[in-house]
Order: sequence, then structure tokens, then C-alpha cells
Amino acid sequence: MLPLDFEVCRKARLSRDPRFDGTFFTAVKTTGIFCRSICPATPPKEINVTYFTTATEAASAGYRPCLRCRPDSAPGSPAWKGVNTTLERAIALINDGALQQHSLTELSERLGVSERYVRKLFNTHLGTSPKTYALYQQCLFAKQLLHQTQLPITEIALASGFNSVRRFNDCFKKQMQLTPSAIRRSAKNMSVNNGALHTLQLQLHYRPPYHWQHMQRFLRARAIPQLEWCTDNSYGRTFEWPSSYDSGSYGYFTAYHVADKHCFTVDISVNEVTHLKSIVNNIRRILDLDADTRRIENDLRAALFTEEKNIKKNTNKNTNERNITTAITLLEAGLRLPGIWSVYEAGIRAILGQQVSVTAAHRLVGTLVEVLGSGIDTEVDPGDENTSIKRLFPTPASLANNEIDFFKMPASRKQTLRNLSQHYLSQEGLTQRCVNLLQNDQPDDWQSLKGIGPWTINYAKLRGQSNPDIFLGGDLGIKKALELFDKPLATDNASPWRSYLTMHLWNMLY
DNA sequence: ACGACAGACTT
DNA sequence: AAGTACATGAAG
Repeated sequence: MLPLDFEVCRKARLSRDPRFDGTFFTAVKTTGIFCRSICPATPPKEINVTYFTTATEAASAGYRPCLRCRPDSAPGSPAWKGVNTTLERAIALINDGALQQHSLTELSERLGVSERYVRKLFNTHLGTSPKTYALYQQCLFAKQLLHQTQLPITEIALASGFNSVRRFNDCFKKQMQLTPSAIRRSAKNMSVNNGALHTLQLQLHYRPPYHWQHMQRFLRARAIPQLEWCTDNSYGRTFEWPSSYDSGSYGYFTAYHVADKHCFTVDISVNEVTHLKSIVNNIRRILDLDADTRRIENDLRAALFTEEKNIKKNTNKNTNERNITTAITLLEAGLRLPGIWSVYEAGIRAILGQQVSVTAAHRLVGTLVEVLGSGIDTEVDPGDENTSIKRLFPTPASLANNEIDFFKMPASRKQTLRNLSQHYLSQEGLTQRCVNLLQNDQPDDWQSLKGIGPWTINYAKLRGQSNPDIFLGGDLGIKKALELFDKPLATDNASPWRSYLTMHLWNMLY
């Protein structure tokens, strides 16, 4: 690291030059706070300023990290991105329907900022109000449904988050310059409404490359009979939304990979369409369609590159092929994070995976689903090739006070299953209020529950929330994979993509 | 903090 | 002739 040039630093911070972001930190004597070079705050006087190369140094010198530019967190992490993150979180919540039944005030409370500020963010970055943006998104989704399905327009209005058709028609015309039916007329499609369940087909696109083979292998190895089904080109499963409260919707989907079109064709069957948008969002999450894998792999390559150079020097001397693995060959293009439908399910599956092999865990989950999962009636669905029984994942209520005498397992671990389930039951009030599973289901809240350790929590975060920055260092498979390297990998450098590193490492074991 | 106003929403 | 599906104005 080069010694800091005060003059360069001064110019960089005064111009808030993003190219210097992360290369040095500005500490201010008068306030006791240190900032990144790009901090939007009014620049302090040069007399009061001390420069540091790293955030840690500044912190140990007694300064506290600035709350606006967040110099304490790693580059690229959610907090590091600061302002952008608040906006991104807001956008994510709105895309999930946060403004359909709740007010902007409630949304801003969830984000931990003032309503005024959210408005301002939207105005400067997107040029519209949060509500207008939300409506636009709703209309976009409606447009997709009009194009690709045959649902009645009333149902589409409902599915897109409108509570009256009148309002939907009006808003749609304003946003899209066309009436809903005008779009419908130009559509050809194959969807049916067979009475008990709505069935529709959607195309869900992703950004290539997509390493389907890896995703397929991973999901197939863990697929639970009656809950999930997996073929060479498809994955499907049952679902519930929101899981286990009244007025929830349920159904199942099958996603077929269409490589040459960079998309999945997804057949969805659902009892009512009210939460369709959230369901589609969750399918996108499970298949990890929104990941920018090029960016992720570039970042990982950069983070692990130093390591790679060190290894390469020894390559010639080493005759064992498995031992000359380099960080570069570790990365396979388009690798994604296979998700689990809900955080709760991920937690239960993680507990059942404690201390046993993947196959043993698989059998336990299978039994659990078979005994406690309620079945979905698929008789009315003659066109469906999957005519076998389908079951939902057991609800917290069905497990909370269950003796679980249908399989052999240490009593303490059975108690852990009950602990987690009871935790969910006691939270019902909270989850009722905020429908979104992703945002309010925090595995960190499980810490006080007996029998739940860091591995379980991290596993649930990785697979249930698709948190991109979880490194499962304690996992047996990961340990095995790490042994294939001559020198230890600098896994911390992989932030904020440590989950992807974890997946890449697991993938090596095949 | 407050009121006027625009726009969101339902019937 | 009655019923269905969608669009739209008026009022609050």
C-alpha cells in the first residue's frame, strides 16, 4: 500500500471522486467521525482532517464510522452502497407489493427512514413518486399477464394489486396508452382456468449465462417426493403464500429451462391470484434469475486472484491433479444459488441436516412431508402430466406440539424442530401485519432457540433468503473442497458474494 | 405544524 | 331476452 498523499486525498474528497472510494478514509477531529472519499456530507476543513488507509485504523484511532457513507462495511456490501441500498430495498419491497395495501408511511418505517426521504430518493433517481412507480410496476405485471395468459381481466386486476377493476382500467390506460382489452386482442396463448385452480404459463427471463446443469443437479439431489419434482430440464414444487396464515394462497409450479431463449417457461397452478406477483417473485428468487453472474464472477476472480498467483508457482512440482486447483478454475460461469421456498422450510431442513449425511437428511424431510404435509387436490387437472400426489411443506402449527414419533432422531433435535415452529407461531401477529416473508423472517432471531447454531442460521439465510454473502465455513463439504487448494483461500475477500463462493466450492466436489 | 391541494381509491 | 365482459363518467 502506497503512503497517502495528503494533497491527492484533499482533492479527491473535495470532489467526492468515486475512483478513490475505499482507498483512503477521512477522519475529522472535531466530530470524531470518519468518512469515505465520496461522502455526501459537507466537506470538513482541512485543518481538522486526518487520513487513514483503512477503516480499521481510523476506528482504532477512536473515530466512529459516518452514518451516511458507511465506511465501516466492506466494499459492495449492502451497507457500503449506502443510499443506493435504501432505494434498492424500497424498490424491492414495492415490487413485492408493499404499497398495495400499506401506506408509504409504513414502508418508510420498515426502511428506517423518513417518508419525506423516500419520496426524495424516488424523485431524484427515478423521476416519479413511490406510488406512481408502484402503479407502473403493477401495470407492467398486468401487461405480462394480458399477453401470456387468458385470465379474465378482473382476475388480472386483482393479481396486479388493484382492488377495483374501475381503478385498474383507468390506471392502465394512463400508464400504457392502451386499454387492457386492446392488449388482450393481440395475444395468443394457452392458459386455462379449470375451476379449482387457476393455471397459467409465464416466461421468466434471466441474464445469461445460466449454469442449469449445476442448478438441476443440486435441486435433484435434494428433491423431496410429493413436495418437489425434478427432471433433466425442469424443476417444480408446491408452495403456500403467505405460508400458514389465513387467507393464504397455495399451489404448485413447474419451471422448464429454455436455454436458447434465456428463460424458463413456468406453469403455475394457484387457487387464487391475489398474491401472484409475490409468488412469481419468489420463483425468480428460488431459481436465482436476477443474479448478475458475470459481475459476481469478476468480483470473485479479483478477490481470489492473489491467492491464485501463489498457487500457480508450485504447479509444476505437483503431480497430483486434484491438488493443483486454482482459484480461477474454481469458477464456473453462470452458477446460481438454488433457493428454498421459505425461510421456515429452510430452517427445518437445516435442522434435519444437522450431524447426518445428505441422504439421511433427505429421508427425514421426506417422511416429515409425507406425514404432516397437507395434500393438494390435483384431480381436476387432467392436462397435468404430474398426476401424482402433491403435498405442501408442513406448517409451523402442525409441528409446534408434535411428538414426532414417526422417525428416529435424538429427542433434543426433535425439540429443536418444535422450538423453531413455536417461534413462528408466536410471531403470527407480526407476520400478519407485514406479509412479506423475505423481509420479516430473520434467522438471526432464532439465536436464542435451543439447538440452533450458526450453521443452521447461515444455511437458512443462504437457501431461504438467498442472502448472497454467507460463507458456510463450518460445512463438511466446504471443508473438503478447501483442502483441494495448496494454500488457504482468502474467503473473507469474497464479500459480498460469499454465498456464491460457497456454491462454487460445493460444485467442485462433483 | 398546518392547511390547501392533487391524486388515489371505491362504489 | 338475459347474461357476460369490459370501459367510463360521476360522486365522495
